[in-house]
Amino acid sequence: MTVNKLISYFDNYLSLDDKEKEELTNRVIEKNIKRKQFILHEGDVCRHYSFVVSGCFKMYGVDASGKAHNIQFASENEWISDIGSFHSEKGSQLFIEAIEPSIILQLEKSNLIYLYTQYPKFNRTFRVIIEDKFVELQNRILQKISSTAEERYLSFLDQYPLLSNRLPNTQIASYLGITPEFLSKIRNHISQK
Amino acid sequence: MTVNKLISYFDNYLSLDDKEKEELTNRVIEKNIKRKQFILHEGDVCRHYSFVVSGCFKMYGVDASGKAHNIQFASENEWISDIGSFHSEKGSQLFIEAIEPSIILQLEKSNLIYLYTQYPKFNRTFRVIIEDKFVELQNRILQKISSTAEERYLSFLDQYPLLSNRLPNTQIASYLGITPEFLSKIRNHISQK
DNA sequence: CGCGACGTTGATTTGCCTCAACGATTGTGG
DNA sequence: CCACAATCGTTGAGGCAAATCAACGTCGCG
Repeated sequence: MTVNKLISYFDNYLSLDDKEKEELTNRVIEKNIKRKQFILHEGDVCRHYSFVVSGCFKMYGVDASGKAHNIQFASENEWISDIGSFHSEKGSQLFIEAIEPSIILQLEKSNLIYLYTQYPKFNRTFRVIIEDKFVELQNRILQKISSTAEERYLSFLDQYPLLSNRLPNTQIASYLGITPEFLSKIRNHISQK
Repeated sequence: MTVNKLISYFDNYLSLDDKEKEELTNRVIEKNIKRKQFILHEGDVCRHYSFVVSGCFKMYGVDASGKAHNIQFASENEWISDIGSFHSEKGSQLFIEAIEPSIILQLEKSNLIYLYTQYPKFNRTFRVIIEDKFVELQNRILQKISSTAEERYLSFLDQYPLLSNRLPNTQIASYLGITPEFLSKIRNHISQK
């Protein structure tokens, strides 16, 4: 049962009791997602929190000139969602696309709200999860403001060694906010040491 | 009573009942902060959530070459804290400094946890508050990755018209991740239209 | 097999920074 | 409340980090 992976994920925060496990299990939907398949498309409302059981996703926006900019990746044991669209129920400006064949567990808004109101533990746990994500984003902003591209690349390798092995460099470049050509030059420069 | 400003702030989320108001009131401490005074200094652990009743603060990091980089501002009816340091209880890498003479209400960690565990409403409300902040940060990352400095400046003026009136341009430049000189050139360029 | 995504290199351009200088504004201590 | 100091905003010359554009070989996939 893939839902066990989600249940043991919660053990990192506050472990669930049997009743909570059952409620959670009944409220998520398992989906198989092919490579290059979208689970969120620009203009659509984001209606789910998606928990990645296996595989990998990217979330990105497309600018006026048609270029894609990766905002975040999500692989095993991570949630992905456009939280802004999810809450406002307005059309998203983002895409979420599978980079690899993936299995996810989706939680719909009405079910999430049910869990929030019936079981305070979910409320607390999701608060902590998003606080951690917030801190991560804040560090990224600080880095983007104050470091060079080479420093940011090295720090990405350091922080996400598993991701950097399985992602093509084009995707990493987009996440760092640089062109693939320039990343190639950075890599060349680094290897000369 | 300045705490009324905090209580009516909560009305934007979930209104507090009398018991909750009383508990909150008993657990915040009011402080007067002078211009240029720090409420968090690099190396110290961030021990409070601070709610700004009046005045304005900046939170910033200092890079290897000694330059400051503003991560966020907080004025009336906003919380400011280094959430990472607050939770990990490790020394912060950031400063929080008053830009104007200010009045704040501080909530200590033990008191916040008390409110979280005794009153689910605080849990839910702070979850929503941080979700909103998360969305804001995410948009900022996307902008920083995909827009020019001029676009980001115009968008800042649009999004925070009140802040942009009361802040010196040097502070805005630091927030946007550019030099004051270059911001001046951008402003000159904009006014020629 | 053929096509599209990927990684690399080189030449050129550009957005933004650095350093320096100056007047205007603001804050503060006496 | 004034006078001085500090911060602020602006302009210009020159430099650097990173983008753009173009070309080419490789690899994996249908």
